[in-house]
Amino acid sequence: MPVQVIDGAPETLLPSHLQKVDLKYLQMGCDQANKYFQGTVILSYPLTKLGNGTEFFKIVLQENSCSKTSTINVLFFGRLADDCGKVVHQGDTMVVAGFNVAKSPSANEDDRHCCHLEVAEDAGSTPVAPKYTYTPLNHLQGGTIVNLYGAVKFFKPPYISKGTDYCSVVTIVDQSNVKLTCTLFNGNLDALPKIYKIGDIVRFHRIKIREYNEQMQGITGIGFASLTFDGTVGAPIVPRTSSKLYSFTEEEQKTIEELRMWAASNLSVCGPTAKLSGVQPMLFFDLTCQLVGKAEVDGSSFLLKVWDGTKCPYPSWKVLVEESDLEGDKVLIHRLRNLIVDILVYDNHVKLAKSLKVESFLRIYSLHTKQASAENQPDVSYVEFHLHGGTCYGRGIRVLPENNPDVKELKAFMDSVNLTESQNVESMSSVELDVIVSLLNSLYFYCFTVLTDHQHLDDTALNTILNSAVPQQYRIRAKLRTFKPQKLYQSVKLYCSKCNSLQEVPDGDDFDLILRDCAATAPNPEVHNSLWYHSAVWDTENQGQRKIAVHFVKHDELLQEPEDTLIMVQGGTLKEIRKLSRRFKCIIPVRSTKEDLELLDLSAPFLLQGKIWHYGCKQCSNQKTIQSLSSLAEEEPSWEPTEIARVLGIEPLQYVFVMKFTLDDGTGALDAYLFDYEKFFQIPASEVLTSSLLQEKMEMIMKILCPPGTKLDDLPWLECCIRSYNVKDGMEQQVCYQIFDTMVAEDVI
DNA sequence: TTAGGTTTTG
Repeated sequence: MPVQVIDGAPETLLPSHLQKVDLKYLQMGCDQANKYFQGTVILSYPLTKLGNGTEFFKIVLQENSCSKTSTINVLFFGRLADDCGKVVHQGDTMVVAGFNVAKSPSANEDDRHCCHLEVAEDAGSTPVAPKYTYTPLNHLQGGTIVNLYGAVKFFKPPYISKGTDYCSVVTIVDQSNVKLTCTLFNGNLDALPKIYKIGDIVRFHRIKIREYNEQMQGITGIGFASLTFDGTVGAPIVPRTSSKLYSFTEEEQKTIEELRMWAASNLSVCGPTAKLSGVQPMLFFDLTCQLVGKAEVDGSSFLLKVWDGTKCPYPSWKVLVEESDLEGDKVLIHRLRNLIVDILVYDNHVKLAKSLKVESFLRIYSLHTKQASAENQPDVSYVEFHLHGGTCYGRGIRVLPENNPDVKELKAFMDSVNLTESQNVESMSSVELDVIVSLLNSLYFYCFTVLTDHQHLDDTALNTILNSAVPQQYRIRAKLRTFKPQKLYQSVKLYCSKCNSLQEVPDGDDFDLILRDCAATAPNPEVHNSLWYHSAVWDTENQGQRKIAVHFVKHDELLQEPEDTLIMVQGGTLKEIRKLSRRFKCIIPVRSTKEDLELLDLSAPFLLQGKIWHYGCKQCSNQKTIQSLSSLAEEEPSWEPTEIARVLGIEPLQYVFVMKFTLDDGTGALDAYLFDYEKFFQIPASEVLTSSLLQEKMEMIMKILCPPGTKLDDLPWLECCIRSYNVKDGMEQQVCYQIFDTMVAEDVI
């Protein structure tokens, strides 16, 4: 006869001739045919096979008395072992009859009864275990041990308690609309319910009910076991459990379906989940993500680098750590740098965070996004991600298994992410940048800029400079608290050294308009071909009457190779001129009058050399005829822009960086202007607007000199030469400062 | 034993 699982007290099913035996009277040699033993399963071992292939199952039963030898080993053999192994659980009450009593070989070691019970089916044994009945939550009574079903209304993912165990707090509710908060402890994380979401359905076996603060409370006791199910209506009913052996009936499937339906309309399941792309500052939300890097920051905080395939719409902070402290695939971290966010976890979460495996999928509950801006750059704000200490509101971290539906969806999405789309702007990863800054910063005497002259000067404190007579030159050591403009391309201006005027760099659209205007007038054939240039005219297809004339400047009456040739172009579009500038050394856009070719208005560049457009000062230029160029053509022409400008009577404008640096050395702070053609950044101002590579390089340098989100104390030191000078502003005299003879240190570049 | 739901202030 197989194991019987019955409702209510198992002994009521027993034949009346059977007598209960006490462990203290149990001994070998006595007839056990009319005896039965009843106890609670306090331990069950995994089902195994003996050497001869017989199934074997061992449990420990505890008698409900307090004598010293109140526990006994019970061994099951054959099919009975198999049956018992499937239904018997720790904490169950069990009745065994038809057993043999034999000497326990392990009595000396396990301190249990000196005999053990052997039960095999052929001996007519009929062990019985109680069938599970489930108590509705409105029928709970203190001091009982019950089995429950419920939908999860609230939960704290397992966290390391202050004692020896993991703890998880779970509030469940059922159709009676009564809720029960359960405090579950276990030294084994896997033994706690695997709840991932509000709305999951749980089944608890053998949970203790007691009263606390005038409310019922559930708490783990001996033999507690749980199953967790996805709460989605219609989802497959697959229990999440660490136990390989558990009972599960069709009737229970029905219970789950009913609870799912009930919860769907009675429980607000829509938790605050969000993708990184939907992050809002000042928000608590649950993030499902993959861990790509982790690092210890200090004793009370730990860094997790995660991504979810989407891009956070705000700049997010980067937490500074030593490269050697960062665990994770550096290449991957670099590749994902624009999608990764840094999360700092604090206090009680640190220990769990440390144990997380890189590459694992996580759900981080009640993650806090906080908007902040740096002390030194108040106009630049960024988002910080914090998992604060404590477990309020279910704050915590849970590892999701690979087969979790949300993880599957996340993986599929991550696989489809096109990384090139998100890798704009920065050419260097923030990790690399952070490493450079932290390494160099750790050297107290390291300066991120160096002097190109005046090394003999001693450092002067900024407060001394502020109180000194003007003009003077100084050597200083200070930190770059902030700078303007923050958009670096805005720092490039055009400067006339003759009238000292500064102007914005015209953009391509202005030039395009001028070119279109010129193209409206057809080239005059009378001015084509001369002693010093050869002309060619092309018709444009499908563009009405537009003609393009190109005048190739000759040397010694001969044409030169295109890469050495200056051409004058009339009627071309911006696109065509750009194309020609890739092939020919120099281009001068022209138009034709009745008598001659002439330069365009000085709002347009007078000369294009590769990607560099040269402009002239409208105020200081005194334009000469285009014929003046012939004098240059006679010589061996090198087509230097300054020479071309000179013969054409143009005062050339120079590209410069103009920036305002707020410097602070602790004694005082002052604004100093940086006025630089190329020397300071080692980047020509004339090329930066047309080179994304140079823009990225400049951006990186500024990030190193003035890392966003860094406190003044942690900013790197700069060494500079500055000069003070007076500026007249109407009647007022103003003192200004300018950086000179200084450049960014080579290590930084 | 631990925690016993109800957001840190980094």
